[in-house]
Amino acid sequence: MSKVNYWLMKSEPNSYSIKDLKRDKKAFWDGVRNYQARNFMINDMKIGDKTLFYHSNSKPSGVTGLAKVCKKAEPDLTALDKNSIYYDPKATKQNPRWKAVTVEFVEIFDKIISIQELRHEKALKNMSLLKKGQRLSVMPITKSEYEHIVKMAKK
DNA sequence: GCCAACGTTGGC
DNA sequence: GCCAACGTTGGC
Repeated sequence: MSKVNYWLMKSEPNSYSIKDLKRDKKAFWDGVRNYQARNFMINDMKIGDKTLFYHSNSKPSGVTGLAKVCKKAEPDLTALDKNSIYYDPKATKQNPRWKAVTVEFVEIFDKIISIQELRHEKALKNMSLLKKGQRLSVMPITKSEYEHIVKMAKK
């Protein structure tokens, strides 16, 4: 068993929230249309990897719970669907262009750890989430960042 | 709703 | 392969 990787995955709660994931138990992480984020999912995410669930464009934005990867990346067929908001005219059946992992609900925090609180933590000051201009919707984090945020949630 | 930052597209 | 124009993200 190789080492667990740690991630942060963003979602806008009005499109898919941690509560939706709790209800659904599992979710195919479709709709990612950024190559860097996609490549993390294809190349680096493995079953059992742990991820923070982050609400973006929210009040407040922040980490709201935990999930884990339960299925490796598979073609994201919403790219082929003309009626989907994720439709990509360059995607084909032979080359769907986009792939996504499936994540499984782990827990929902009692409180949201807001981005302001994250910014206040010295231990997190190198976190890529907090860097200026950072827009990736799927990004790697370190084990210690992950554990630090989990600890904040349990306080 | 604004807008800075960044990614993508496409003409050349 | 450059780069201007355009689109998107996401905090504020």
